[in-house]
Amino acid sequence: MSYTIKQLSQLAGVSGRTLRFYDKIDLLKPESINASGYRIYGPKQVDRLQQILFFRELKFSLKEIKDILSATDFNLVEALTEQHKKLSEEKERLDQLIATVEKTLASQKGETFMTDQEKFAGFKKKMLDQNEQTYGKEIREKYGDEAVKQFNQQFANMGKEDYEATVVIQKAMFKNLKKALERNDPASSYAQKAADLHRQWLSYFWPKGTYSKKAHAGLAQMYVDDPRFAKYYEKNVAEGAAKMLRDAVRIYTSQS
Amino acid sequence: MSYTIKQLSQLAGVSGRTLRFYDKIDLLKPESINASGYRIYGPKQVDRLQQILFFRELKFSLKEIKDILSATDFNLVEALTEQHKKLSEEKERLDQLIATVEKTLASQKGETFMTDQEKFAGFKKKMLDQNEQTYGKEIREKYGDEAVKQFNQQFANMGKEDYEATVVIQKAMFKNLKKALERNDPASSYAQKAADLHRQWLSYFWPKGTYSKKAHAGLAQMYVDDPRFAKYYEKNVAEGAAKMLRDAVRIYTSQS
DNA sequence: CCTTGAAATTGACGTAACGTCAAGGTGTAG
DNA sequence: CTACACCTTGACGTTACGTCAATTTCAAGG
Repeated sequence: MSYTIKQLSQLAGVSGRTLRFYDKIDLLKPESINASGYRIYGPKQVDRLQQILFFRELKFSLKEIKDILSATDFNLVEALTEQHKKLSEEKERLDQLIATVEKTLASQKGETFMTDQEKFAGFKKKMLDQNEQTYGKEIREKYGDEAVKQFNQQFANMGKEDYEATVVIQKAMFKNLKKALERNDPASSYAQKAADLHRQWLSYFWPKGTYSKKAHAGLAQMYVDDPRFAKYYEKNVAEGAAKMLRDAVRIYTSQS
Repeated sequence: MSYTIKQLSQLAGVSGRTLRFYDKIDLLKPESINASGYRIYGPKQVDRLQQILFFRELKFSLKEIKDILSATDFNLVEALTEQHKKLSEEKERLDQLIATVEKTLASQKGETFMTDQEKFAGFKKKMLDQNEQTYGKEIREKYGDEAVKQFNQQFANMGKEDYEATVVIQKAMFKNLKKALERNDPASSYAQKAADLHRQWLSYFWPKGTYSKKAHAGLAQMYVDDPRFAKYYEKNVAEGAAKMLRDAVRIYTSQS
């Protein structure tokens, strides 16, 4: 079987320009050139092209591919190992970048948020009311009025950075919760991770030392009972998110 | 404070060429140009450059950066969100590539391995002897001679692809084991993952249905007792690897 | 046989973000 | 006055092709 440039290009899913370019840089020469100057490719070229495309996928440069395919004693394993290292480093860097973007996003959102005094004040008030209403009594019983006062000040005094941290943590929690929902398993590692992140998240709103498993489980239960919270979770994660979190937290708080 | 091109370039850690380029494309114009035609940069330019470099780090193109910095109403949050998506996709792709490289490496190593008939034969024999010696009796007792025969044939008949799979699995296991060793915790998720991978790995060598927690734990114990195995693990992971695996497997096999 | 449209050719410029000379002017310290 | 470091504006090189442009060839239909 022999192919014209277009036939081969369609066969391999590359452009004709690419094949001409590969010809020019001596990466893939046609088998022959007919009387009219047309490039004619044979099965050997098809194979070689496949290999070229494979290595190209792995982000080898065309020059490197040429070396790999030409030198008969080229150590493929070594080249692959090196490429693996490169790719891993690139991945590391990407992970870093993504983290930075996320931080910047959280920061930006936080800034917008903190700048907008009215909204922020409103949000804070809502949170405080909610907390007071739901946990005021229990905390008051357990730790006295002083703790409640401290508790209420906790969020009011939360700085921008802390707020940003809560955004990041909550986001991570949502992610895990989503995966847990897909598996529909509150005992799964995702669900348990979500429960743990939820505990961390809470630590920003609850004064130090006030965390208890009972309170944690109670709060999760409230997420299910209170339609405002349930709705918030449904919107940010998926249907049944509040229930999943509650179940996950139940398991989480019942352990060790 | 005003700076010449070199001063600014050193301050910001970029080349002079870069600053001239940014001038040319109207990304960063100097504050003024002195009588001799020198570019003079002021504090505003320093700030702007910082911002440019920040976004450049996040892999925005210079054109995009220009838009971000010029349009006053540019929605930064949106841009960041989009960038986050892009980066995540790139990461996904990279993960894929890395997996492919790893597979290719395993395959390549496997090929080298399978091609080298002598070594392969030697390895098989060693494995078979080892297995026969260590588990022959137990398996024979439990499943009879037929199982032993099957067991011995299992590895002998293992194809190239299966072999490659074992390489990949073992590598993943080593990785987790290493992390577990760093944390020195056989109950950690890394250690447990390693134990699970070890079970998977075993499935390639043990005939179907012969897996038992007891046998698994026993094998792990042998890794510690038999200096050849212990050494193998030390070489491929780190000191104490065999013991860590044994402890991890103990916990793994004692659960549920 | 002629026409026509698809497919082939080479050539040349464009892309992104600079690196790297080259040729020549400027500033300043000794 | 003379080095010598620093400044300027070109202009070409890099990577892996995309995208015209001008021209020639092939295969099918009228």
